[in-house]
Amino acid sequence: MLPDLNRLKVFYHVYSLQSMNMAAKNLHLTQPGVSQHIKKLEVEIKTDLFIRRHKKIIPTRAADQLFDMVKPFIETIDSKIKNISRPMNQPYGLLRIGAPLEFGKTYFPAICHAFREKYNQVTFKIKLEEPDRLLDMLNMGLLDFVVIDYFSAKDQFFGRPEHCQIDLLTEEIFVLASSKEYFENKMKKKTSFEMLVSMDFITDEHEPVILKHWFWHYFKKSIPSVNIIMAIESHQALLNCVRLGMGLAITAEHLIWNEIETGEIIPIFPTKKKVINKISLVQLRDKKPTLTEETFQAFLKKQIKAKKIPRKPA
Amino acid sequence: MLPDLNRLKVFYHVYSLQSMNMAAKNLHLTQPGVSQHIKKLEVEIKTDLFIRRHKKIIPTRAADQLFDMVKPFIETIDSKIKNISRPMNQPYGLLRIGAPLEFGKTYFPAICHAFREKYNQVTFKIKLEEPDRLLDMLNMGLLDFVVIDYFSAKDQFFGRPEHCQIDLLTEEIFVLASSKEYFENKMKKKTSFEMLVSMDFITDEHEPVILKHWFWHYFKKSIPSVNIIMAIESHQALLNCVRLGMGLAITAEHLIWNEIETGEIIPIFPTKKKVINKISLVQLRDKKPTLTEETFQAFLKKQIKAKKIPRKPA
DNA sequence: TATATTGAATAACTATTGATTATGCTACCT
DNA sequence: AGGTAGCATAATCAATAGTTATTCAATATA
Repeated sequence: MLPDLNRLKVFYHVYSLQSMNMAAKNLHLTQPGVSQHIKKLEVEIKTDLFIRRHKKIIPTRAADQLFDMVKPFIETIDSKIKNISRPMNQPYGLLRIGAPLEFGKTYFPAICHAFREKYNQVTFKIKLEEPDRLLDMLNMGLLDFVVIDYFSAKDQFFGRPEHCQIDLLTEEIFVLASSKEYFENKMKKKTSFEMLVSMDFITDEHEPVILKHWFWHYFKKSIPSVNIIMAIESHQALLNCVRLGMGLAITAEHLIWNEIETGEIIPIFPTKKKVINKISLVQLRDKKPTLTEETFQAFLKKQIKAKKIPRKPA
Repeated sequence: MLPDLNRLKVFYHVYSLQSMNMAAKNLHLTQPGVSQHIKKLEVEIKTDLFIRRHKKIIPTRAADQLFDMVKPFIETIDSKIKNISRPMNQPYGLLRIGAPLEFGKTYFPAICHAFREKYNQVTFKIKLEEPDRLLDMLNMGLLDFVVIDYFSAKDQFFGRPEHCQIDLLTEEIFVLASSKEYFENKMKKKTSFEMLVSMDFITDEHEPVILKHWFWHYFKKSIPSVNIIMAIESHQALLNCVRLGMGLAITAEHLIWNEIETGEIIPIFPTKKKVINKISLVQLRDKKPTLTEETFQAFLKKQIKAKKIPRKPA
């Protein structure tokens, strides 16, 4: 049975100083207190630790052994704990961050690289997943914080919002994109509900929900099913499909700014009120962020603001 | 400041089980008890260790770190302490033994070697010194037990006999040895006090005291000074000096049995009552010997008895 | 929608333990 | 002898650890 660990601390001092009196002073207690501690420890481990002699104590072999095993622990633990409770004033260590697939792929490499040029003690573990998976992992304590995107409608937020602190990082506009040819030939430039639901659609797999949301947003009607002719994991591929005129797909406006300018791709906005996708930083409300987390988050926000992500057209 | 170490034990269980309830059962306490321990630990190290959620607790990064540092200690200490308090049923480890120069040199190599053939986990550190130095080291806890020789007169025992447990191992007879030539030519075969004090003496350095004792034993007279013509550290050398007829020296009778038989060396006994040198095993009275010590001591006694050390002539 | 259940937090109480003072012991030193 | 230093012991008091009872919040279940 494990002895009272606090007595081991007392023992450590008594042994190192070879004196109960000294140990008492060191530990800010009185000599009888120390004496009793040692005695009880001896009873607990059923072994004598010191032979008591006039004005001195002689450690036994058992004491030698006990000291050898206790010493490294006692001597390191306080400094180590100081590092936990009062982390160094430099960010360091592993940051476990979750991010949406597109956003993470596009922006995190550059941002993390820039951050590490300033704080080279920080390492990253970036998890690219869907928002609800990320929120789950956040709730399990597997991630320090996550970046998620969710539509402006509040009910789309799957997590347990009451536990989460959400900071808006930036917004992007979701558009239904069509190639110029497709828009002119297949749709005859019409954007009515009836026309739209009969078209061909391309999604990047995981979220046909975004399509439904788009329709609901503009027409306040549920669509039971749409004609998804292709679901492909890569958003790059999805855009290529649109360019080829395979059909319609929802994407972020800023990803196709140039092609909208040149008129190669047509963004379809049935009404003025656009679908906004909010990209936000989410962390557990009742966990106070570490210095490293705070620093990175501030850096992230600054970068996004400075670089105007998503970029406005010139 | 070092936290209450016992709380670390509680923390260890809570973290490993990811549950306060389970930890409570494991530690034989109730759930609120564990809950309070963790809370106090968090205050002590000024860091949250768990985020409390419904029916589960989520360890923070700080908890991860704390666990990593506490785990090896907690997991090893109890097994290690078991080895201290209830040593294995096999003798093992280092035996630190003190022995008189002659006795140690002559008998310990063979005895230790034989012992190690049976118990190969035992190692030795043999200190060959004068009795009072050995007893000092015993009292300082630097030796586990010592073998010393002391004359039959009790007042020769220098140590603090009240602290020591003394077991007689064997006895040897001290003789004043002379070569046949020296005895016949220089001493004219006389062994009177007057004749003896005027002779040349050889000692093995450290103990002219033995000479004084010898005179006191046989003549009840103090000798202020004797003519020590040679003091040499090696007892072998001392005997050679005697053989060469340089003078008289005190030695153990059994070392010169053969030469006494052949008449080459004359043992001088002024009276019948011989000077007995007791070879004893001494250990601290209030230290209970370990299994290893006990085993070796028993072995030592058996060897000395079996081999009849010192050997009687055939 | 109510109800039960589970795991943790909190409060209040009690039993244990820890720390203190006072005292005694013993070897050692003048 | 008398004084002293270091530890042990006893008695007391304070602190704290552990208990029961209760509350709370999020699930699961009817």
